[in-house]
Amino acid sequence: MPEKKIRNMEEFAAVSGLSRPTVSKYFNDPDSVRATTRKRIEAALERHEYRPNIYAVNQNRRLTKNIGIVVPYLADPFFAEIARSIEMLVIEAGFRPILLGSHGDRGQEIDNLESLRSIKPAGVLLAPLGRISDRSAIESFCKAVPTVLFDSNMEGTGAAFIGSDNVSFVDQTVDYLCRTGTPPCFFEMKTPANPNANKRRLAYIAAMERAGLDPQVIKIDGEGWRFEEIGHKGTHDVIASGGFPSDTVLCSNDRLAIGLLAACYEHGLRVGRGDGCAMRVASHDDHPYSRFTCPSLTTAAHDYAEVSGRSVDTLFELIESGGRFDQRRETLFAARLILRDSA
Amino acid sequence: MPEKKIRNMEEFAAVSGLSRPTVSKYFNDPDSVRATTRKRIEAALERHEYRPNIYAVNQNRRLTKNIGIVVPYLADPFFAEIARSIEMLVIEAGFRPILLGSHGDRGQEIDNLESLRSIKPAGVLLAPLGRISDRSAIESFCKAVPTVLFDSNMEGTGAAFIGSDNVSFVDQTVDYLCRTGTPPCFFEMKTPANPNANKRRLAYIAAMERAGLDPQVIKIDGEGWRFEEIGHKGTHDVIASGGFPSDTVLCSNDRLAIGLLAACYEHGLRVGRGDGCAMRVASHDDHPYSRFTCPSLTTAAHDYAEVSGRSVDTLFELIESGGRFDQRRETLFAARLILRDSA
DNA sequence: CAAAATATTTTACGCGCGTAAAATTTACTG
DNA sequence: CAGTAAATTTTACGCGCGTAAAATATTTTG
Repeated sequence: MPEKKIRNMEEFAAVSGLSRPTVSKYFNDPDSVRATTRKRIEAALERHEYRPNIYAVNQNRRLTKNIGIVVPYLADPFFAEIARSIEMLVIEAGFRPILLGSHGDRGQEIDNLESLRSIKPAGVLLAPLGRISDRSAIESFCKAVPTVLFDSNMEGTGAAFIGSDNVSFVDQTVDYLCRTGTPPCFFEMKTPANPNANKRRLAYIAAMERAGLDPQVIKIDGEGWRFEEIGHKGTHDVIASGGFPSDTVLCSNDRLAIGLLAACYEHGLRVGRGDGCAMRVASHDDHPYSRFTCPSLTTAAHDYAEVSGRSVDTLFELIESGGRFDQRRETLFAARLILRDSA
Repeated sequence: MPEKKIRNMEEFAAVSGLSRPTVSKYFNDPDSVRATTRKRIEAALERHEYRPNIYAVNQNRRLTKNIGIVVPYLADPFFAEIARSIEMLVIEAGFRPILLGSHGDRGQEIDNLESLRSIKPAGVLLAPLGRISDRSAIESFCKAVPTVLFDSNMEGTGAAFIGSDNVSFVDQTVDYLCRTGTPPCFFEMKTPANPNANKRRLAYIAAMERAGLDPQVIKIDGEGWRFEEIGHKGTHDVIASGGFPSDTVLCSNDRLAIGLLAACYEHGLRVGRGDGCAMRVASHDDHPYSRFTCPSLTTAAHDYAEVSGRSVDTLFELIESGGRFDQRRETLFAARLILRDSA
């Protein structure tokens, strides 16, 4: 059936025997037209491949159906996966996700927000870089666009924050490690990229003190988002200067732990909880690769599903409330301890 | 200076004392207006924050400035990095990259192309899933949109293909391994997701036969893109059923090798080239994590920069030629051997 | 310096669609 | 079945901008 090509909504309305605005209504919400009308449109749709011009649509709509998703580092499988999960929820809700990665770079983060602003999104889900973020730029963005922060909090910025409860992460790992062996020292970057790291350190200190133990924090050098490399080099440095103060090391996050484990391996330090092991290592995040480290990594897992689900729900609620909440919301989800071979 | 808000190009043209079309010309190409005119516009731009409405612009332009980038799996740091590199080149060229990941899913890949088609991109850089791709859908897309394939070839599809020379990868690893120890067996998935895997197997067999050696291919079970898990389980299975036919294993790709190394570690098999090592392992791709495996992984590296650079250049050339080349082009770049500790 | 050639700007029109208000149809009442 | 309320469709207008053709300014030529 060599039906002639449909060029615009006008022509499509003609072949379905309706007026263009009726068809327009249908595309905005198929249930907003009478059932018989809907059938006619859908019948025509099967014969006449037509899709509304996305630019013309968005030019006139008060609010686009675009949802921006910004994560600090797309090459980190952790963020890639959570972004993926959010994307799917956004699509299910009938919106169009636009995924952008900031590549650990302050300027890129601002560029991303700038770029999002120009496409007039209905809302944005933003996992900020953290410490190095241009705070005032992000704040001004959040004032202009309904924004929900996730993963990494910036106090007072955005209409809501959804994340994991760092205290819950650390309490569980510290408790487990203390119960089953030497109390851990804490391994982290000197200048962490992300506020979660600070919360984790504080939670570690608090947990240790609560147990009447002496907290020991090891801070290693390094800038940026190449955490494995930083953890690797930092571990070499620590070992070179006398070793860890405890045979049990709790890493701030899994990517540091991956570097640490590689360095331990190179030094012939056997990691694990069995006989003949020189040390135990645990961490936080349940990074996708933490199952495949040597040994596999004992860690505290985020509740991916809850964080992404609640983030999306909150954003849609925000959008429906006209872009404002009476009060900023913060939601934290507890961690789940994953026991593997490293501790 | 509380300048009144500029709402559209008309108003902006007014405050700069020009007609709107002149301003329009400027935004399409700043050099297309007289120098004095340009100065006036840029002066006004500093006082009056204004940016053309992206939807209105793209509605009327013959060709948008959008460039689609599709990779098979964004949660794989290898693709995340190459995508990043391509993104930057696209931005430098004054275009707008739209990055999409197919999540190892045939349907998602088609959705991505569908979604790209609706934004009428000037061109698309596509790294197809490979075997499981919906070939006819991709072909029909390539006919409608100027498309350059990269990483994974599909014979005859797209105007060009840019990738790495699998023969060069395998020749180098096989040669090195044979020179320095026992000739390798080849470790791969039974039904590889990606045509590169087939090329690598054939290259391995050819290289071994050329050297008068007996090729040994080990094919493990597993579907999908969770290569580490597949390599891990596959290795356990191989070990349980008597072990590898050679003490030297060449993996089809680094992600399989990561799983293999984890499994070897669990079995207490020491990997490396030193004394007391039970086996050697090498691989292909130089995955970002291959520096941090235990032991660090000897592998053949892609020339990221060349592949991404040439892909982008080729696409722009394609766009300038009106979306067609007289003849389909294929460009392959050689690998670089990276010696680490595993072999 | 006038006229022709060229570069630049303006006029005029249309792109494809959203949406308020008006007109019409359908559903519901008694 | 007439009459009214509610749901639906149509009329009419405008969004913000690209672009060909016409008008004007600038540069070059003789």
